[in-house]
Amino acid sequence: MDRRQRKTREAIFNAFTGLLAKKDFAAITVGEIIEKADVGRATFYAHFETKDYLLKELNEELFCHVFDSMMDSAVNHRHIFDCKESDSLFLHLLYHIYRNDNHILDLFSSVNNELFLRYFKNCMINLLSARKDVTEKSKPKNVPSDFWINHIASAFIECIRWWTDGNAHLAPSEVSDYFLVSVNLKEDFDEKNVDCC
Amino acid sequence: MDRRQRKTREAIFNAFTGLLAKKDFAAITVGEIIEKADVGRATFYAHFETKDYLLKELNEELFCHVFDSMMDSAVNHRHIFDCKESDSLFLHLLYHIYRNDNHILDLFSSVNNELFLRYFKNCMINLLSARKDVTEKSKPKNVPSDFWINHIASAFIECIRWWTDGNAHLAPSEVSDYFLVSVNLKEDFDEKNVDCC
DNA sequence: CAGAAATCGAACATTCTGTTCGCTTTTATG
DNA sequence: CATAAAAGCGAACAGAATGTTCGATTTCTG
Repeated sequence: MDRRQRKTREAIFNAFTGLLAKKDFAAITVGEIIEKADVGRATFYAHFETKDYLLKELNEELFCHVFDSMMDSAVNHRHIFDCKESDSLFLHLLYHIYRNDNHILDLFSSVNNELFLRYFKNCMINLLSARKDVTEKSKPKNVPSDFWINHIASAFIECIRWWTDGNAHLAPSEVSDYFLVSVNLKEDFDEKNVDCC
Repeated sequence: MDRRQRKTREAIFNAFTGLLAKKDFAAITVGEIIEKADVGRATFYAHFETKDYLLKELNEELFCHVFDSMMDSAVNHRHIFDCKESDSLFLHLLYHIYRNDNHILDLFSSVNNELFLRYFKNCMINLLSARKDVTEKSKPKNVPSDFWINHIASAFIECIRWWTDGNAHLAPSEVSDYFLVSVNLKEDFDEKNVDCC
C-alpha cells in the first residue's frame, strides 16, 4: 500500500475516533471528518464508500487481530479456555478495552452506534461458537446452544456498556468476575472464601 | 384534544409503523412518512419536533401503559412476582410482543434503531428496580445490585432479539423458560422432570 | 355564526451527500 | 534519473433531506 494511502487512511481514522469521543456517530458528518483529517472530499470517498463503511473498517482495524489471535488460541492452545483460566479470554478483552487505545471505549458508550455493537457481537458469537464445548458446560440443560451463546455474547457486551457507562472506576478483573459469575462461568467468588472459613 | 389532531397523529403513527416494517428507522425520511400519512409537511413538524421524537412518542404510546400497569401490579399485588409466577411478568411482556400490534416486533429487529431499545431497557430497569427484593434473590452474592438488574434487563431484550431474529416460530412460554433459566429466575425446567423420574 | 385552531401546499434556505474533472504532487519502476 | 501511474487537491455540482415560513382554507368550539 502506498505511503500516501496509509497516511490518508490514518489521518481519517484519527479524525474519526477523535470526533467519536465527542459526539454521536450519527451526528458526525463527512465534512467534519475531512476537515479535521485535512484531506480532500474526493479523497475520503476514494477510501471509504460511506461513513458506515468507515466505521466498519475501523472496527476491523481495532478488533480483528484481537479476535483472530484469540480464535487461534482457542483452536490451537486450549488453555485460554481451560478450567482455571476460563476467564482469561474475557479478561484479555477487558484489558484491551481498558487500555482505551484509539478511544475504543467511546465505541461502546450508549450514545454511540449500533453498527459497532453488531460487529462486536458477531465476533463474540463466532469466537464462542469455535469453542462450543466450553460454553456447553455452563449452559443449562434444555436451553438451545445458540440461545446460550447469544446470551453470553450479549451479556458480555452489556456488561462492558454498564462498565463504561458510569462504573469506569472498577478494575477489569472485578468486572470480569461480575460477568463470569452472572453467566455461570465461575462460582460466586466470595462464596468460595466463605466455604473455606 | 382536537379530532383533527388525533386523526393526524394516528395517520402519522400508522404510516410510520408501516414503514418500520419494511425498512430501517434511519432509512425512513419525513417525506415518506407524510406522503404515506397524507398530511402536510408543516403539519408533521407541528406534531413532532423530529423523527426521533416521533419514535419516542410511539414507544410511549405502545409501552407506557404496559409498564405502568406492571409497575402497579408489582407494587400493589405482589403476586406478579411471586414464587410460582415469577415468570408471569416476563411472560406477559412476551405475549404482548407476540401479538405484534402495530408491528412492535419490528422495533426489536436487529436492523432497527438503538433509540427504541434504549427506551425499552430503561423501562425494564425501572420496573426491576421497583422490586429489587426479587431480583435480589437470584442475584449471585457479591455482584452489585445495579449490575445484576442491568444484566437481567439486557438479557431479556437480547433474548427477544434472538427470538424475533430467526427463531420466531417458538412459543412465548418456551422463550420465557430459556430466559428465566439463563438468569437464574427458574431452575432448569427439565432437570425437574429428570429428578422426578 | 364568529373567532380560534389546525391543516394545507408551496416555496425556501440550509445542510449533507456523493460525484466529477482538470490540475498538482508523490511514488514506483525501468 | 526520468517518467508514467497512482494519489490527492479543490472547487464545483446535482440531488436529497431537513426544518421553516406564510397566506389561504378547512374544521372545530362556544
